[in-house]
Amino acid sequence: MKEATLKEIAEKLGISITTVSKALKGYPDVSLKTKDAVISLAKKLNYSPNSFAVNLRTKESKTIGLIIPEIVHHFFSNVINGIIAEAEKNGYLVIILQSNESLELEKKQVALLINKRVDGIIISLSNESNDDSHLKEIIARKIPFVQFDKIAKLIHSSKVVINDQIAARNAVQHLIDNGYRKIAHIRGPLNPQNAIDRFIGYKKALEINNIPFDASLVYTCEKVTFQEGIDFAKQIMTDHPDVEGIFAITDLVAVGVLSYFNDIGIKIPEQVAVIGFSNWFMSQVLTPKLSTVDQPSHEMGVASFKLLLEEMNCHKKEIPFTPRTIELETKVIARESTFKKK
Amino acid sequence: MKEATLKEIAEKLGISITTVSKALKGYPDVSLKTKDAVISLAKKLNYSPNSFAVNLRTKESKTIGLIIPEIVHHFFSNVINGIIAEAEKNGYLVIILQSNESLELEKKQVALLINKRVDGIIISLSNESNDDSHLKEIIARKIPFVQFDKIAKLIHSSKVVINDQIAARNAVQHLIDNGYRKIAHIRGPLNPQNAIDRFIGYKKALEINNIPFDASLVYTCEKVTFQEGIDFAKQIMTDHPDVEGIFAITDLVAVGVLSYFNDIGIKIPEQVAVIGFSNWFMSQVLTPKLSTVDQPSHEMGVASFKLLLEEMNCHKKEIPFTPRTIELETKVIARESTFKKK
DNA sequence: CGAAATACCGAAAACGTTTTCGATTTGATA
DNA sequence: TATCAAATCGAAAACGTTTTCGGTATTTCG
Repeated sequence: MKEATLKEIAEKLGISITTVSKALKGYPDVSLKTKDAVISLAKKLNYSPNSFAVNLRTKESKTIGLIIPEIVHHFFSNVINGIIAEAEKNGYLVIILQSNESLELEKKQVALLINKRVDGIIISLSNESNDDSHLKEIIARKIPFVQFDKIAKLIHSSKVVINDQIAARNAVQHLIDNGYRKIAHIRGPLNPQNAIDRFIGYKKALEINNIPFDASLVYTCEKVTFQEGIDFAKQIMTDHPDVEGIFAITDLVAVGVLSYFNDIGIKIPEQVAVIGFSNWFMSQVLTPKLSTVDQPSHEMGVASFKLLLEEMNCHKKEIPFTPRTIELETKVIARESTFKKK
Repeated sequence: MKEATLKEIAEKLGISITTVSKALKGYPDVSLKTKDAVISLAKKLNYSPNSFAVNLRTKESKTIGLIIPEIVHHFFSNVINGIIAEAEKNGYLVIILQSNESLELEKKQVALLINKRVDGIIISLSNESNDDSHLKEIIARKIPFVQFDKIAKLIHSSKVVINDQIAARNAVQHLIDNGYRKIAHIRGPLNPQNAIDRFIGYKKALEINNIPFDASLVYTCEKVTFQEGIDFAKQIMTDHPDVEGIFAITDLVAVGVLSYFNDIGIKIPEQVAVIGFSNWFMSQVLTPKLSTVDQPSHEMGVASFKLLLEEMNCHKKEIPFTPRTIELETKVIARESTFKKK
């Protein structure tokens, strides 16, 4: 009761391994008679090609690697969803690794994937990542490679992103349009490009509306957690009791803010309006319902894999591929936490 | 600029492939001098063994497959987290597939993983799964195999579960202890073992407290969604305006209930108390904060991989392995949505 | 010094597939 | 009938590694 091989089938049928292989793969130079015999015996023996041998021979494994900072995250789990769905549709499997926002781990994992000889790599960088060497290694090895969301701008690879500057600007503009002018920003860490861009978007919105920028209204998350939302909300109310609105780098932090305000009885949005980012599922069931910026996470996953697939196909046929960047649309979702000021 | 191989190193050093291989793998029968030469050249050439060839030769890929019904799910993404963390720690990578609660997909994916010759498989069944043939196939092929959470009781494999009956009984007992006696249950679909067990637990709790069971108080989800929570909440209030408590199969559904009650102004828990299941992150930030049953999701992942690893090690050494079942502890998390009745 | 033990090395098979290229057979055509 | 094309098949190399087994060369010891 062991695995059937081409050799076994060949011997039982008294023909060569070559012919069996060709019959199963639909080569034209095998007679209908032997072809039928091979196919039926293969089915009977429950034959399936040994993928280890196929990998070795064809030098591809139909497997890609995916590195993300954090799986338990509404945004990322949605992206994963999009990637593995699209991958499976195209006959690829996905190995998932989690960097836990650690650059060191991220580097190890890139090395791991290179060693495993995956056909391609998709990555969203950790917050710590301010070093490109591991990404350059991927490029140097000519491994098809796509970055999404948290990217290294200077690495010449395909990318799938949103326009964080404009998205953030729109979020802040929404607050301003609804009558809130003294707006604090709880920003992300200093490294990630998207935290930087959202911060720039925040400043631009102020500028456009002739609101002077006040650096003391900007608070910087280290870990981007729920707890930081709570802590900064408290801090903000101490530093700026007259604050009118808060724009948080992501919904998780905004929820922390909401949670704190609810607990101590600060009315949202009457006293302070709050807007988040990413449109986590949770945001629509809170009290008050949280305004946010919708980020097409599933589509980002799908687009990322499609780009990677293009590059993998070129790579296989040895035709050159020029990396592309896809920018997906976002939109402000207005809910209760930013209702128009009376 | 292609990949270095043993052959290349051997030729450059004027020795045999065998010796190079042995030097790199620390065999005792190679002199220190040649060993050093090999190792330093290997490092210089950035050599790493071709895993395709290693897989073929050793018949293992250090890769396992994981099939779950739904990634975008607080419980499952936490389990994934536990599994890939533990796997990586032990030198294994994880291919993740999502069955989307479809039996058909689940079967295809099992076949896929078998074909890929993964070293082991971990699975949580889809709600549709009432057919065992694909699982029997795994067993028949002697592939190390662990089921968790949503399991097929009759399949003889290792399992990681909670005691759903007792956990559900405790949840309902908590409601009763706090003064709620007319309790509705929004249960899961008919197939999954854990939905069945939680329903049994619900009935047992009533029985213990001499509360007659009323089948009209039981509502059955098809898809176990937020929307179903909303719909059933509405239905329950129509059918049983005097209901005092609701026990929902999972937090997502409970949140739907909460959301509906909040919207139409039904006070929780004053008019109706609500308890969920699984302790999603979201449940602690709602208004009111949702009582629930904590399920150690991360630990389930870790335990699942550990069991699988044990079996994989036995499998490799061809020593027999007896499947085990690990039952993890749960506990009721009392929050605002079930405060003691006055 | 001779024999036995030890240290070091390499040939070769094996894993199972894919694919090239040539060989043989068959049938058709002139 | 001789020739040529088409149809059908198989030998063999190749992918890169691991491991067994035997062969030298060197050392050790009586």
